[in-house]
Amino acid sequence: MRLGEGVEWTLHCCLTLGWLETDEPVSTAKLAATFDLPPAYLNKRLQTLVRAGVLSSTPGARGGFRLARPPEKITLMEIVAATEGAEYAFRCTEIRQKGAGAERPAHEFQRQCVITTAMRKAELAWRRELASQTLADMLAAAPVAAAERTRDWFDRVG
Amino acid sequence: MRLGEGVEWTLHCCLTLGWLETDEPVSTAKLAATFDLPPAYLNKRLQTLVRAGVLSSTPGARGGFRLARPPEKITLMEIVAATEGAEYAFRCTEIRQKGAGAERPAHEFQRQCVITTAMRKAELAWRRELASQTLADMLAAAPVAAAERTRDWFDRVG
DNA sequence: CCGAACCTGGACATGTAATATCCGGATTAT
DNA sequence: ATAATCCGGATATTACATGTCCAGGTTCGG
Ligand code: SF4
Ligand code: SF4
Repeated sequence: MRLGEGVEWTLHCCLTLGWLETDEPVSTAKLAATFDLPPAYLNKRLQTLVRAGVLSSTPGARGGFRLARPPEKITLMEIVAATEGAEYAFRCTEIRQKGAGAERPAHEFQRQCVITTAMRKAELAWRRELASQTLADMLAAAPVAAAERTRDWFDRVG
Repeated sequence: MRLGEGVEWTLHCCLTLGWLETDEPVSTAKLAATFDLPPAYLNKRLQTLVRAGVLSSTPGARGGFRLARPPEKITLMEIVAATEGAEYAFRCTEIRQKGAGAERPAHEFQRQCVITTAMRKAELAWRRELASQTLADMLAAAPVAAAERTRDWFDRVG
């Protein structure tokens, strides 16, 4: 099991947007330069965050992205779900109904089996943990120097 | 993020081996037939469980697989980690050290950043949940009819 | 002792999803 | 008007999971 790199990218971008206390939107190009990422593809991931309501975008010259809400109202779960999809990591393909189970009537399989129950329980614990942490929490936990350096860098590259 | 189908396969196989209270090893061919899975590939996944110490195998005619330990001593975490790998789902590629961070000395990045900390915390909750559930728990939670049907089927196919 | 039924592991083929690039269209500041 | 920027479809590339095949070893039963 592996989370896509996009998650790392979008989390970093949200953190960066939180550190820059400006109201100005930040363009894909600048964010991509900040982390040395492919601009076109990063833009796609940012778009998904816009659709998910985490970011808001302004088109046109001097346009870009900004947080759609204050950081206290953005959970890590939202960011992760937006970039990685909201589906469960464990997806049952009902193999119990194949082979030995194929001879039995379908109504026997209505109830969710113990495997799905167990896996889902674990996944809910994961989600609960991510939902309990907000972007504001991360901003507060990070060393202040990191925020300052980010602001400095964005000042310099204009 | 998505768990491979192998997890579903191996969990089902372990459950099946737990239901058959026999001491006889069960061959890959029988397990594959039970769930209509590709035998050669299923065998590979079972081999990884053997290496992980979850199953034990006996070669030769009338050989096959059996649980290496009583079900009370086998956690879901072991089975999942064995088939899916023990690495973390979120893997940091240190993009903070690229772009804006490239100009700064490496020693500034020794400490784990807030993103990794947060993601790891969630993942540990997931693992803890999986580690807290044993194969015996699942065997007990499943309806007795399921166990009986499994035994019946294995009796019939010999 | 022989052959059939098994596991083991390497090499290879296939399929699918994530990553990455490209482009034409729409919107906005200067 | 021009340049900067977001939007999203089409397409290419890459990585990885899935799947097949085969050439070894074991063990059982005759
Ligand atoms: S029995 Fe459970 S794990 Fe297996 S296929 Fe059905 S729902 Fe999925
Ligand atoms: S800053 Fe954190 S999330 Fe980003 S690359 Fe480094 S460890 Fe990973």
